[in-house]
Amino acid sequence: MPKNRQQIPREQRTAELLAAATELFLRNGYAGTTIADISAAAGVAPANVYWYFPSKDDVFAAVMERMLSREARALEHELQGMEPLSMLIRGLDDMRAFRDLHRSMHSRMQESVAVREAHDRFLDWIRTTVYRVVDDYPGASDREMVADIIVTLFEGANVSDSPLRPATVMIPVLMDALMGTKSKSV
Amino acid sequence: MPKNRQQIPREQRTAELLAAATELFLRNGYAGTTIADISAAAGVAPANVYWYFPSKDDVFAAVMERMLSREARALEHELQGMEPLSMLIRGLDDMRAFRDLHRSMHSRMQESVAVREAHDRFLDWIRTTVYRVVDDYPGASDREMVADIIVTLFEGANVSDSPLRPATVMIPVLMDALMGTKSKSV
DNA sequence: ACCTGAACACCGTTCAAGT
DNA sequence: ACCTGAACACCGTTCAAGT
Repeated sequence: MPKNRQQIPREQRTAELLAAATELFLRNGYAGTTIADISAAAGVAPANVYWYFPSKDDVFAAVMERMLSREARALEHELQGMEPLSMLIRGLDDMRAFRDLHRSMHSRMQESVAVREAHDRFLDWIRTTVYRVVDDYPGASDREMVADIIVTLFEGANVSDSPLRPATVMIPVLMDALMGTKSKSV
Repeated sequence: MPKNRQQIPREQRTAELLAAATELFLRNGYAGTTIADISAAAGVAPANVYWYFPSKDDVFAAVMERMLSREARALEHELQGMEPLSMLIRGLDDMRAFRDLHRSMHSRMQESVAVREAHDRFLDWIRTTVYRVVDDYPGASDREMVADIIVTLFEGANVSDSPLRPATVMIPVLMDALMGTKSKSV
């Protein structure tokens, strides 16, 4: 007969599951991580995961949201008072660490609203940061257009792993070209 | 006892399978299409698909390659003598019809070389077409950089379905900004 | 060489039954 | 409320056996 009734508060168990899931997703990718893997790493039976999350996609979405908020918080603390462009570049650069999971979000967000919401949260963060950058330039023109372009470029750079320049290289070039200031060194 | 030995040449059966797979992938997506679906649509048993293709990913890759070459051929015929930018825009616009499958390529190309090759073929087509566009501008500067940016932007625009402008809107803006000619109407 | 039915492997998810 | 083992559902893939 199984050991049951482990007196662990709900939030702690959730946190354990998320921590285990984060590590596994990062190491083995979305498809390479099973619910059984996650539950085993957290010391529970597979079925028990469904007591805390409705589905694998929801675990995944929660993991991604957690990652983003941590990254955003870290950046705010670390780069206080730095110019917006540096912060943007730094954020995008850090996010390259989970490009693989970024790709998986795209394939899952069709079917899971949770994943879609997590993904949108990523784009919102980037868009907001881009706005700050744009407002920093003197001749700021079409804010929305520039933001769309940068966000889209980031998506493309992260998703494709053909021999293309990383977004962090292309974005400063683009900024200068679009905003018509600074170096103009295309 | 099953009907066997259907005297159909290998190429015809392959073509039937590909035609069936194309339609199903377009309608139901990669994950929504099973080998059983494809084989049924072609009138054979599921296992028989593996006589012609090593795996589902290889069927998928073949479908995508077929689509691209048809599209490219159609464009060459249809837009003969047109300016390169129109052709690029038109090609990218047509490709939006299978954005969903484009996304699936990204998630599968990690594990399947065939899918990766098919995907690279797409990017090659775009890159080549972008080169033509760049060479069309008088003050052509960094050809490679511009191509990278456009290709990446296309990837991003196709892959994300958040409320972003389509690549076909952003690209002309970018071209003008990067090449420093024409309207400059950012 | 081409085709089949049956079985295997894997995994997300459900559920009745425990504490 | 929380946890479990067992079973279900689905699907890509394999394989021995047909023609």
